[in-house]
Amino acid sequence: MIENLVLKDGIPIYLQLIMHIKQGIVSENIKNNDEMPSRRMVSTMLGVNPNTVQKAYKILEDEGLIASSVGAKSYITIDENKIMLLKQELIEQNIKDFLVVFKQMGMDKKDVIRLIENMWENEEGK
Amino acid sequence: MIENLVLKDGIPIYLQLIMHIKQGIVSENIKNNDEMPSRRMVSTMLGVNPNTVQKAYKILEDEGLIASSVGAKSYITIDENKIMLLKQELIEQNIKDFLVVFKQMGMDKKDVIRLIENMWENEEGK
Amino acid sequence: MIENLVLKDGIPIYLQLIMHIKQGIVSENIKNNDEMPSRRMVSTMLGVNPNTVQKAYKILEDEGLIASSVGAKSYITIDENKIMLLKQELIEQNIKDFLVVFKQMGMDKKDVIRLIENMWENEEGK
Amino acid sequence: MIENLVLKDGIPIYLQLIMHIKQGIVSENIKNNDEMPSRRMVSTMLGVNPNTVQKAYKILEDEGLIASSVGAKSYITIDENKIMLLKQELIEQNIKDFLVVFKQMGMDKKDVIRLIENMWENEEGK
DNA sequence: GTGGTCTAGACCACG
DNA sequence: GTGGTCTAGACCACC
Repeated sequence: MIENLVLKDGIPIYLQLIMHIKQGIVSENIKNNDEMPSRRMVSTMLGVNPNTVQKAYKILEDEGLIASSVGAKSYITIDENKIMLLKQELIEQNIKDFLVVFKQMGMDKKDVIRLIENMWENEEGK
Repeated sequence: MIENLVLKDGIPIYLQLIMHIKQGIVSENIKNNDEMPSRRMVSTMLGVNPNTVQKAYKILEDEGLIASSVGAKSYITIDENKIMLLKQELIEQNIKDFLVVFKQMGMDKKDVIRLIENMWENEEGK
Repeated sequence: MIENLVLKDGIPIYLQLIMHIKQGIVSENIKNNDEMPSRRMVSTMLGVNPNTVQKAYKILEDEGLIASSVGAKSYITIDENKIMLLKQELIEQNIKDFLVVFKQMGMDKKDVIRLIENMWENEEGK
Repeated sequence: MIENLVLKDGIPIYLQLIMHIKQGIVSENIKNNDEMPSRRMVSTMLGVNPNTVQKAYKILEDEGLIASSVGAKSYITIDENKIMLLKQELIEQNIKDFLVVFKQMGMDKKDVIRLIENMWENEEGK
């Protein structure tokens, strides 16, 4: 789940981590009571400081999406209803952002859809 | 041109400004030798500090997209060839970024296209 | 009097102008009721904006060192007592600054005096 | 080393800091591989913003006089040869600047030397 | 704790 | 009015 994350410059790392995990949650690849990867594992996989991972986990915890107890693993503790709401919210926001960008670039609906068709396939092999 | 920009949290303002202006340039709504709005005007329109706008303009100037001289206005300085290159670059990067997000959320191509079809119309009236 | 001024970077021009004029006043090369060079002349001689010269003159005026009336020349209007005070103040401050710098560089009195002896002669020809 | 610095008005703080540190380096009170005080420490000692100190340190780093790495201390990185060159440069520039001022104030060599003799002793007790 | 960056506000020099 | 710079305060990532 974390292995797909490619960090971008300019956006705080802990925010990218939070967004990525939320996106994973709504994908239903991660289910309630699933175990979260350990902070240490994430930090070495991404090559970032453990503090930074801790910060992201802490925020997710404060939002009630994960639960952890000292010395123990973290688990996803969200119910199905909350997941649906989160999913709706994330999808809507991302699609909206997407449209804003391409409209600002002066493209119409047909152009955009054709681009998606093309590039979706091209990325398929990866 | 700047009036369409709605700032988001989490991403540095100056980066959002740079992206927005570049997107406007490739839309061909902004042409070579067009006058740029002054730093102060943009800063009051967006409710940010003039310095933040200055930083964005400075980077665009370093990239050769605009030209400034003290006491005078700033101008767009980009020819058609560079615009095409920039457009290609922006489209590719944005499509790629969004596809990563949508895939991470567990959506397939059909879902995304259907959502775009729907939301494109809904936003139309605005 | 203005012709000796060489502007340095990093210090506001109008401040350098003020200091230079004050130094000229205490040198007794400029006496009470002497005519000040016009703002325009100074601005062209130094290659700076007339506004900048105006700013310096305005401050000197506020301090009571020069007097000007619209459309007319400016004159030095300071009495001998004030000049003596100003002279004392400027000399003391400059010597102190000088000593601070060279002490911080770890030099002793003999070194400094020898340096002055040498460089004073070298500059003589200019 | 920083504790001797008394800030003056009119000259940018970061420039005063740079000059002061360079003067300390040539005095040989500061040696190669010496630890620099942290930005925060200097900023509280001088009562200025950490950012201003950061700017000075950044410039010194660009000039190759100090080396920094995030999360760790900063160190002086200058060899004896470079120190001698720097010393020569600083002395020459400072003497020249001060001589210009003293001459502009109408003082001759004897005046200046006598003043230095007097004031050097007076400051001695401090 | 460390160094580095982003945003904010005031000021400077110029047309 | 214009563009550019200096100082300030808060935040990020790292040790």
